[in-house]
Amino acid sequence: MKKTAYYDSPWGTGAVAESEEGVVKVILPKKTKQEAKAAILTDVPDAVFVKSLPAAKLLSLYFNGKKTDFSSFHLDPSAATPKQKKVWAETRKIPSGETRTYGHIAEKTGLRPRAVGQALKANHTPIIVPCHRVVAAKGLGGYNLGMMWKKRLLRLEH
DNA sequence: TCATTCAGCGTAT
DNA sequence: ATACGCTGAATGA
Repeated sequence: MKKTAYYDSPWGTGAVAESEEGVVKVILPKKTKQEAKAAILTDVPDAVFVKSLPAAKLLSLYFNGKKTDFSSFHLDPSAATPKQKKVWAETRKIPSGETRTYGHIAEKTGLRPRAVGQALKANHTPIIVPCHRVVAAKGLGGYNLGMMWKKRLLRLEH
C-alpha cells in the first residue's frame, strides 16, 4: 500500500508518495492543493493520503532554504532500469550548491552523455535525486519540469 | 526486430 | 548564432 502526503513551500503545495520499498514520486509545488492532489494521483493512483511523511517534512525545509540531507531516503526501484539507477545514484552524490556536467556523470557511469540526459529525464523523484545539479558542458542543458524550476532550484541552493 | 525520440558534445561555418 | 553529424538507451510498433 502506497502513502502520500503534502508539503508546503513558498511556491505552493507539493506532494510526495512512497511505497514499502521507498520513495516513488515527488511533485514540485503547485499553486493549489487541488492541483497537487491531481498531479500525485495521476502518477500514483492507488496512494492513500496520510497526515505527513518524513520526506514531506524534509522537502518543506528544503524549499524554505534550510540545509537538508536526503541521502538516507531509499528510492522505490521497481520503475527503474539498471542504467537509470546508476545515473541516479551518481547524481545523488553531488553536494548541495555544486553542479556536474552530463559528461562527468557519463564518465563515472560508463555511459554516453546523451544517455545520461535521458536517464535523468526519466527521474520521478526530483530534489531527492538532484537532477537540476547536472548541467551541459556549455549552458544549462534541459529540464523536464521547466527551465524555470532548474534555475530556481539552483538559486535556492546557491 | 526496426524506427523514433531525445535534458549532449564537438566541429565548422 | 546556427547547422551539421555522431551518439546510445528507452520505447512503441
